Amino acid sequence: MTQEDVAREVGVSRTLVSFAFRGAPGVSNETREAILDAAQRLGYRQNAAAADLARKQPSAVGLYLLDLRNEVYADIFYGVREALEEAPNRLILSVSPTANSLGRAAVDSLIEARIGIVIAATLLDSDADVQELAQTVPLVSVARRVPGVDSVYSDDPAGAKAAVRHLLELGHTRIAHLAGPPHEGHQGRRRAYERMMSDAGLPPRVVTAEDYTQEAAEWAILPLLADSGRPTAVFAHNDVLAVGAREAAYRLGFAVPDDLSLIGYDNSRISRLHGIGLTSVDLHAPELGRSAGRAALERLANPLAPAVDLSSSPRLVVRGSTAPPPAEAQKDRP
Amino acid sequence: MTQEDVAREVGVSRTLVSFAFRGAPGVSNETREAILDAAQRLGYRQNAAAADLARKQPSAVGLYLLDLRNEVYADIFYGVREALEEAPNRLILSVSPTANSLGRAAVDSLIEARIGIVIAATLLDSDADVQELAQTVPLVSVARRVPGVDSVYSDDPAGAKAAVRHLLELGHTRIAHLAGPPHEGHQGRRRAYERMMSDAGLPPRVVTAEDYTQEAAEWAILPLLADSGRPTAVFAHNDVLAVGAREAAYRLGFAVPDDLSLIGYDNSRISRLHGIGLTSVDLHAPELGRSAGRAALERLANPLAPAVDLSSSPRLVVRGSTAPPPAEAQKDRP
DNA sequence: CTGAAAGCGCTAACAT
DNA sequence: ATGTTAGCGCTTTCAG
Repeated sequence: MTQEDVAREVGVSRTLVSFAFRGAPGVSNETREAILDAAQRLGYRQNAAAADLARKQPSAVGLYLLDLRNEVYADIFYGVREALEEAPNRLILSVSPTANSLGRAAVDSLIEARIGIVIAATLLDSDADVQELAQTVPLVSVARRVPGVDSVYSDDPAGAKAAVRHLLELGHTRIAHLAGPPHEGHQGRRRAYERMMSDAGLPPRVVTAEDYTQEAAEWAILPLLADSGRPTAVFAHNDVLAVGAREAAYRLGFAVPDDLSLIGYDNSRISRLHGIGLTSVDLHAPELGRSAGRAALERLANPLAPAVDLSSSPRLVVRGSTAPPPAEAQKDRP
Repeated sequence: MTQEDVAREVGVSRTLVSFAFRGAPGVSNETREAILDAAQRLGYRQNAAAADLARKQPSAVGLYLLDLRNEVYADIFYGVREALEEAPNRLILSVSPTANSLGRAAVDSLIEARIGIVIAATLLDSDADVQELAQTVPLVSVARRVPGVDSVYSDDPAGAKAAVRHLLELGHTRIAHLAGPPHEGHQGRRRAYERMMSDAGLPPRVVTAEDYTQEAAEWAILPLLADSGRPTAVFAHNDVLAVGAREAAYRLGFAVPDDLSLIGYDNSRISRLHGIGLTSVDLHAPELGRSAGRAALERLANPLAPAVDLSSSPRLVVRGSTAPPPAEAQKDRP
């Protein structure tokens, strides 16, 4: 079923059919309707691949997501799609093989699908690699700032500081940080934590999850919590890891927040559930997605504009997972 | 950057480059390596759209997902991808606009992307519409049986029966069902519930969420729970809805399972969390995804084979959200 | 083993 | 307003 068939059915040339479909001028309303009608009747669907090929200017937007099991990426996805709603650009998804993969391969597959631009959330590759990637194809980095590359992100150090400050104000001194894998560009939360701790004259304690899964978080934090000098509070890199820490705590018989205060990051839906009530830093993922979508559209329209650098402010949302440290821990205080 | 460029670089014809890339026979190892090498050097990437166009036989598989905020679809996605891992077929994703949309539009967009087959999880359209859709493009229905169409699904009536039976055995008599929107092909759980209730001589009580979101579930069930003759147990269509019911219960000051027993469906990760511990029916979503992926590959290889009808057995996973009805409710028992 | 040539379905000048 | 024509990048006969 091609435009040819439709043209024959209506008795016009193939060009007219093409014009009619793109709403291009130069077709009488009468013919246009006849064409659309016939297409409908024949069940004709455009071949987007062929159209892109002929157009020479790929207009599709590729969206790379690190992990479908972390709801923050769903938020970003829906945000991006909202931004593209009015635009004619198709949205093509690519999901990372694991929650700890570099984005190169996935972005490559997007390139093979001939997208005009890729929105990436989030790239674990080094700054240099991302910059090189951005040389190959227009790229918008979401939730991470990469110098010289369009970036739409939240101020991670500010969010982390607010989280740690909250813990300090509650009276905690033994505060640990549950970090993700140490990839460049994703150290802002950890660094801000370390800075805050050292400013407070407190020893930092960082534990690293092997990837961004709940299971990895459980494994990583279990020994720390089992230790006698265990922390009274944990600030996790994100909600998925925080939930992992929470599971580990309960497995060891500790309660949150009675024995352990917990802060996550992303303010995802899970953090809002009764009985979980995770204090979390909201980076406004849907808005991040919308901004990224808009940025992509602008970049497509104006390839030579200077790189966008769009930072937003996160917000600490206090819920029931944080409380003053337990009494027996208080005696250790200076 | 095209095959032409690579050919020129190596000093061979374009055809050779094409052959080399597809691993087709007829290229000496020497030339092949030289070609792959040059391609690498030049940063050449295949144009999948053009290749598909020329090949005339689209090999990509399109995967339609109803809702990215329901983790069961992530499970299905990863399952499908696992099944396609070895295959050369690309996987293209399409996500429903809302958690209550018919799949037609999304599948249409997949068709425009010229996929060879679509795997749909889950279609809310009527059986007739799905059958018509399957006429247009090869289709594998996941988690729903559609007569005459390749279907990979779990035995919903069996799962629902096990859930209701569990509740009955605990001594509940006022058991409500929280259903999703009443779309054809998604009534198996509700019907089995009704059957079980009537077999037990108990009045069924069905409440319907407007879509498959947690929020809709909360809205739907709130009046029921606020009622004086409220149920002592709720069997929800899936975990997302069950979590909505749980939120509604706590908002009204009821505890699960002390005041209200709750059963979900899907056994998604959220149901396994400490403090949620939702009794749930496991339909083995990852395996469903893998089976669907394999079925799609087989259909592609053998377009004329009779429709696949692959049913699997769900399993009730009992956790802490179900318990005997509260004492004050016992007095109402016959 | 290599190359020439046709054509996939569509767009976009360029005619008429 | 409508038709002609030349590609887009690739695969695939068919001849060397």
